[in-house]
Amino acid sequence: MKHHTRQRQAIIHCLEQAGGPMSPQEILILAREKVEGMGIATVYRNLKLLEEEGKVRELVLPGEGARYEKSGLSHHHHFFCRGCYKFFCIEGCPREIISMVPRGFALEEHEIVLYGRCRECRDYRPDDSV
Amino acid sequence: MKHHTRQRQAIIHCLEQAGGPMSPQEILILAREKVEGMGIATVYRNLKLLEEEGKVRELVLPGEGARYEKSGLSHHHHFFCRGCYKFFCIEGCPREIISMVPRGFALEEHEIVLYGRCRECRDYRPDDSV
DNA sequence: GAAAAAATGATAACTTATTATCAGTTTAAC
DNA sequence: GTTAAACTGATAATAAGTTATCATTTTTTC
Repeated sequence: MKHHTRQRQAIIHCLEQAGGPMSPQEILILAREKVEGMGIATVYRNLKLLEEEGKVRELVLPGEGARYEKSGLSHHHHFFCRGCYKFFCIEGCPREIISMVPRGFALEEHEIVLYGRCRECRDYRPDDSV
Repeated sequence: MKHHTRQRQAIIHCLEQAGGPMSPQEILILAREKVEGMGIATVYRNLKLLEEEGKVRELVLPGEGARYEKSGLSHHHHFFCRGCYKFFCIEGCPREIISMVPRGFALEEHEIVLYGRCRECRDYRPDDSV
């Protein structure tokens, strides 16, 4: 990576504005507001480059494929909204997690994902939903 | 589902013996010890049938594709071993989770996954590992 | 502005997990 | 044992996400 491009800047901007980790598709849609006609391959290419540079972190969360967030954020977890299919970063981390580790097991990391509905989606449900 | 088959019994047996949710591949390998030559399609077919009957539950956990565990287990979480790539059920659940929900969000479910190394894999690392 | 390097968009190719197809086999009821 | 329905194994097909290819465009350096 040597050149600055409008596309790359738009992707970085998306991730900086984001309230949570984003999928490549989400990034594409948002970044297209700045760079009309941007292609999905460009998103993947740049996410990979940014990840190699340590500017972006790939998260593996349940279902929904990989998500990306800018690196350097303090320890946090995520809330997944089943209405809009977005992830939100949330604060806090229960200390009790340590006591859940089975005897003899070595804990390296942990992931907590809450599922439910965000503020906007809480009261709205489309007619065809169960 | 009307007939009892050796294949189906083997799959159920696997899930009952399991210490954690299993992938279709893991089930296949284990079930083949009882039914030589069993095919992967049979595993998928039966998991789906058992799920429809409510005997088995599909879990969506980070990475690694879907896992299955028998239903009716009490609330619990999982530990993923990076040595043997297996999931283990673990006890306990931090109450603090509720305090992590952003104001106005509705919590429906949650998932906690611990990552690290199980007792067997803790001290063993293959030469080629990082 | 010209030239070289880097990046892009479109799309084909690839991956991995899962599902469908189908001829042959097994099960359950008689 | 016969028969019909259910099931199986092998494998082709599918689906979704990601990566590779390549002609063209953009960026940087001079």
